[in-house]
Amino acid sequence: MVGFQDDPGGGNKSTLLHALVRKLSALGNLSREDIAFIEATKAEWKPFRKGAEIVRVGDRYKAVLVMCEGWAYRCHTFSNGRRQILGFVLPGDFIALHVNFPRAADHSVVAICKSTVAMIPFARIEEIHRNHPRIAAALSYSTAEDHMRLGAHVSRLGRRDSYERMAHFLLELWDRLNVANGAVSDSFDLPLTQEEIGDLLGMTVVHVNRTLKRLEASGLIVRQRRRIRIADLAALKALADYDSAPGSIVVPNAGQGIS
Amino acid sequence: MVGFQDDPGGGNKSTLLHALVRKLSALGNLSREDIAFIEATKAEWKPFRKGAEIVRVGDRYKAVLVMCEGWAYRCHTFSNGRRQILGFVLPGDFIALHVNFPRAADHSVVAICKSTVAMIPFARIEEIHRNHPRIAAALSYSTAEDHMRLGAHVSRLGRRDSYERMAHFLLELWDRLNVANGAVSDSFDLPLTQEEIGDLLGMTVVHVNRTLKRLEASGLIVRQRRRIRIADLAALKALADYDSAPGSIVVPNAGQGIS
DNA sequence: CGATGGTTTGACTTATCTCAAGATGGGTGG
DNA sequence: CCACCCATCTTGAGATAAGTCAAACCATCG
Repeated sequence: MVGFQDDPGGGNKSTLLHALVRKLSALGNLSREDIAFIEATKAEWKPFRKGAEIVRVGDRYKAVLVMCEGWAYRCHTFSNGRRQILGFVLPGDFIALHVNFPRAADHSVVAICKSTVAMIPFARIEEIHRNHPRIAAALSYSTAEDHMRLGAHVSRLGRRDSYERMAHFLLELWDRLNVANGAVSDSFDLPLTQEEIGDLLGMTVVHVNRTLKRLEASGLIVRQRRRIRIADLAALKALADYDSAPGSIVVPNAGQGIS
Repeated sequence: MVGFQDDPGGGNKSTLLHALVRKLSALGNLSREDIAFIEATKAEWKPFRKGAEIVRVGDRYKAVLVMCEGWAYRCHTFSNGRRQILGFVLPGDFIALHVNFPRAADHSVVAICKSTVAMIPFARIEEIHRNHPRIAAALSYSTAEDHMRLGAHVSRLGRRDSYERMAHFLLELWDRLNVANGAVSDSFDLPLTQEEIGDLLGMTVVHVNRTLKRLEASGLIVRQRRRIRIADLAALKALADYDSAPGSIVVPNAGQGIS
């Protein structure tokens, strides 16, 4: 389980980029050298408390950010106070990956629990693009995956009812966590409040609750505090019309398939 | 008006990339040379009939695609037959922009009217990245904009009711068309059926119709056949909580501001 | 001028929200 | 170590936005 708990997470520097390495390895065939190069990255490691804004709307990015430990959510806030969560950032995910053009954040990124973020200088990424084509390709994959995930989210919100949405969301999260952990389990911890889930799926806390209970009553999932167990994978997938292939990316010899 | 009509659009090769040049110029300061380089691009120009699939789910991209004339929509189709439109592709937009990794489409792209698409060899884009840094930066901007637009769409679907959604969508389209046309007008043609708008905004044709009429009855817009006139910009923006800055991208000396 | 696809309208059903009140549970200070 | 407190979760009842079904209308085009 890649740490999302509120534990100290004071892992020594050398392990902080493991989640990133695991993810990139799943996206492309990295050589031993490539991996060493990533691990040798010099970065500023910044800790964030639960609820802290890692990125604020309008902030000008000054580095490439990688989530090392912890979870965060990306979020739009409306002038009427409502908010829409665009997605969650898990260990190994880029919070911001871009080079060669100035950019300011159009959404904030907020830590869900105690987290550690690596701030990697742009120059390092540029070096990857110049001299490490396999890593560069994996970065492109990663960006493309983020884009596709956002597209999947649009479909979730636009054309699925709350029941299907919830099922779809749980499946996506489960898939991502399996990749992050490098192993497949039938259950996972969900360190999110029902309000956060509601802000992601565009529904009320009340309705999130009822929907979750309905899924449980139907025997599709089992909940034990904030842990979810997938009780009937096939039924869940059928319900959500879920396609475990995040779709689309043709990975020649990637890590073990997801489910 | 950059042609979206069903007119022949048989523009000679040299003008087909104008929309792209205009858009990229708006995103970054291109030199005379840069522009000449883009215009000298050798591409295969492919015509599509209304309703034709420009990209089919699962297709392997073999080139970078640019919409030259016409409109298209990106779309997910569900196994139950429903569909979700992810967004529209306007003249000058990339249909697919990626290099250095194999990729298959996770959504289809369908021509809304007679269209012309440029298929640009990957090598040309790689050359841009090697030798034309300003163009490369503009391409990155463009990709980032697409991503932000998708995020805005998520917010539209998740936390706005149908009335706000429609207002927000019309404003976004209006902004984009103003950029594409290089001029600001208070009205624009909307070559979309209400069903397509519904599939974009996650609502029924019936409800699209009622919503549109409500906007009109309130004096926010005026409709004359498929032409929309923004009758009360301030009210529309307030209603939609619309931020005309697609946000976020810091463009040093870009073309004239949008609105 | 009749087909055809798109738009408009009405009447009824349903999913989801709102408001409001309890229940739970884990964390903190005494 | 206990008791209290706050955030979170649960549940109920009534209100409303949006969906469904069905029919009429309208415009465009062969």
